[in-house]
Amino acid sequence: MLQRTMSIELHRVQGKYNYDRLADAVVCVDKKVNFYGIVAEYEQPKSTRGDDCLCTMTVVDMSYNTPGLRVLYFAPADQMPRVNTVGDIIRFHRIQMRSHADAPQAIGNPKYGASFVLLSGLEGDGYEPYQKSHSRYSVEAHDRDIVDLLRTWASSHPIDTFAGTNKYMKQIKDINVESYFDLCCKILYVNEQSAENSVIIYVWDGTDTSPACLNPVEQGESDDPGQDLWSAKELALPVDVMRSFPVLGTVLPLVPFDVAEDDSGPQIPLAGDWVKLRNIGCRIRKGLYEGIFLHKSKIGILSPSTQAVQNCERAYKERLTSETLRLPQWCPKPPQSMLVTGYDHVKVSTLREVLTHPQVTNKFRCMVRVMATWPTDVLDFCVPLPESTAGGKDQPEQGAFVYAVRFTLEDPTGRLHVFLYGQDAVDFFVGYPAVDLRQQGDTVGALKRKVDRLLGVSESGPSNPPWVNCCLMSYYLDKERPHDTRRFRIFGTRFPG
DNA sequence: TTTTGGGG
Repeated sequence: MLQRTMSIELHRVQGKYNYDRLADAVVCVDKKVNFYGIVAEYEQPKSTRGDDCLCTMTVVDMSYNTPGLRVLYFAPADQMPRVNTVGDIIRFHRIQMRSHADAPQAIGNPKYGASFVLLSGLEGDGYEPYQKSHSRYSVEAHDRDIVDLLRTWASSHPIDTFAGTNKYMKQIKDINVESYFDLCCKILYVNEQSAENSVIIYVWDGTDTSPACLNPVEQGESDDPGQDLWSAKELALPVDVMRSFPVLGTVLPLVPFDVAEDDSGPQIPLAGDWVKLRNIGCRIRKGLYEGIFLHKSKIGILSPSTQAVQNCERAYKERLTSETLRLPQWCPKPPQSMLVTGYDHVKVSTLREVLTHPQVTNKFRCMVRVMATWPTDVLDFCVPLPESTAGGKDQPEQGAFVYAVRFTLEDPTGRLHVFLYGQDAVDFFVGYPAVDLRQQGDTVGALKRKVDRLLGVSESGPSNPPWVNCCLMSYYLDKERPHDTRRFRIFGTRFPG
């Protein structure tokens, strides 16, 4: 009914311009046409190898709503259509119809006469464009009729029916370095402090990346694997920034995000926006996933009402409410741990919750993987007790040694250095008190077997640490500066066997 | 008038 009405309207043209329905436009290959469309997908402008920028979009109307018509618009950066929201209405004049890969497409270029106006797709929002490519434009009676028809139709056709998921779409939990993919995700943080003209954006969809291995090439490159490769700095965003993040789910950095500047400023997505990243890749650096924004990648806007966004938010809310779903998604269920704590009834916290806890001193239970130890050699796990506690210089106390070890812990939300020290370590290693390990070969062998199990060391292939639960306690070194001198240590955790 | 890029 509406289709017929629009058809009648379109052919009863009184104004200067004749507008085609999209179904009619797509058969006009190699001709220039005028049409109205609802923007179902829109990707931000990006630079090309040529002089112009390019932005792409998919437009639909009631005559042509699946899969819609792809539009490519070439123009200088300051003449790009800047679509506010999926669902807005765009009008093109003198846009060239073409065929590519057996599908119709429209190519617009103001150099060859193309123009556009953009206006809201909501009923009752008036007829004043919020952006126009030229200062002279007209909105006649029949333009208002077409806008009304499109708005009415769109109000009963949610945008999801236009821009659903596709075969390239992945969740963060399923990404791997072998393929390119699309991601529907929320921008949590935009770091503009990094290199000039480049920013790092941090994205999230509520799911957890799979455990990553260290790249053997990187291992070879590192001078000091224990200290450098497992640096906790890689994830060290300011605590107040991390505190604004959701407590579950991996936050994926996206690098490098090249910024196309123009007169209206750089086109950087804003924190809080949901976007569809198109055709991005990923890699593993220092054991952590990074998204890679390639020259073929694009960033598309998403309405928060989109089904894909709603699905992310619903799944995340469900994760929050369930003890089991809160656990890392790649951790076996029910969880098995070679470490035993005396606090298995205590709720499991993510490392992000640990890192952002408002109180400096607190206790937690975490489900983590032990990625590395420092020292790396078990032989160096015990050190002589400091003299002040070990007795006089002239009479060193027999066996006055103490464990002093640092573990690098990881879960999908973060990486954390924790200390295993003193009596907590004696309890942890069960049956192996601190000794001068250079004098105790049997103890060294037993400890090494335990540590290798903890690190998931295997004869063939890279280490794959198992998931373990452990108790952590935060404390400070300097009472005057508790936040700046906060440290973490393992307590109440045993490694029997 | 028709390069750029177009889900590589």
